[in-house]
Amino acid sequence: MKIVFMGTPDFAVPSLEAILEAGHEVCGVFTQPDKPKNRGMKLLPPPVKRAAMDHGLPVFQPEQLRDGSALEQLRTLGPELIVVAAYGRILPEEILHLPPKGCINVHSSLLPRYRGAAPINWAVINGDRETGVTIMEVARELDAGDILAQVSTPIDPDETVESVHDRLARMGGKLLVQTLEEIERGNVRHIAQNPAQVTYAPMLSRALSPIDWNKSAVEIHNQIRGLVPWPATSTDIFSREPVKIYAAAPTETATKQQPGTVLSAGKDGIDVACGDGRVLRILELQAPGGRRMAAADYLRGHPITL
RNA sequence: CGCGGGGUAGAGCAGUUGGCAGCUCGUCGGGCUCAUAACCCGGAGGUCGGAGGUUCAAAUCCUCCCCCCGCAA
Repeated sequence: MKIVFMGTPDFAVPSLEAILEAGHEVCGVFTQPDKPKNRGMKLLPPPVKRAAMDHGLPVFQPEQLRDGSALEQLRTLGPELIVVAAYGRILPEEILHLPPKGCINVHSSLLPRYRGAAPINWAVINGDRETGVTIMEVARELDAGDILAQVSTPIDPDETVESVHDRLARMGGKLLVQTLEEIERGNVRHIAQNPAQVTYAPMLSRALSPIDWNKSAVEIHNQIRGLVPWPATSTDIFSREPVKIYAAAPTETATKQQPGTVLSAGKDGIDVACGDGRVLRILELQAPGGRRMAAADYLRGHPITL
């Protein structure tokens, strides 16, 4: 099938490569413009652009989708179908109607749960035991189109959003290819999203970082593993400046100490009392200006007096 | 030139009124102990990120470069 692919971050790359591997003709790749990022504000091409160029595909990076020129480029490319995967732009209606076989999207949640920008993170933060990927039609309303295919995966209570992300990205590519086959055969089923089950996964921000030690050990652990590596979770109970927490583990230990009290600090980690009377063990953290390190390493230069 | 923090022993950090290179952990040797990740004694381990400059004297002051981290999502 002749396809235009639209995507931007790492999550979209396996989908693009799966399409290519399945033998489809990708006649153009749309991705966000290179943006000044990182230290020094160096211009950085998005991951999908790098992947597209590695495969020698024509790349388009319009600043605007609604000024007509993007539509003109798409007409020239003449795709049968547009595949969107975390492109980061809302497609105008005229583009949605351009390809004869429509526009489909790879979304990293079990829709209708977690519509929006950060579905994987929120599934982990909320302690969900399951998530998945959905292939759906692109509709006018964000992430609201009919579901074409869906597959789920368990979330291990200890794994981080990074590992779930990578797994879902791979699964998304696979499911996408299967769905493309069904579309070609014309036997794809459309299932409308149940409005009663809709939830949203808003964009992450640094405001989510500070730990409220009055929460339970498991809740805090979910926050930590759901927000790595950005914006990460932080606390100021160890020093004046907040440190970022990158890894922790809830323990079976019970305590009557005030939430936020450091109970012990040694080579196995830093034990902190939580709101439910359980203890969370901090395993990996980062002081301001420093790099991520194991708790034991941190303690050598930042001793904690109990 | 986007803003800021940092680079000192294997690890993590102190140390800038310029004046012998420090701490904790680790490591090696010895001791104590029924025993130990505990404790005691001793030792090894550094081109202080790199290059230049100022100075009698630079980790410390000046210039340039390299690398790491945070902000900016």
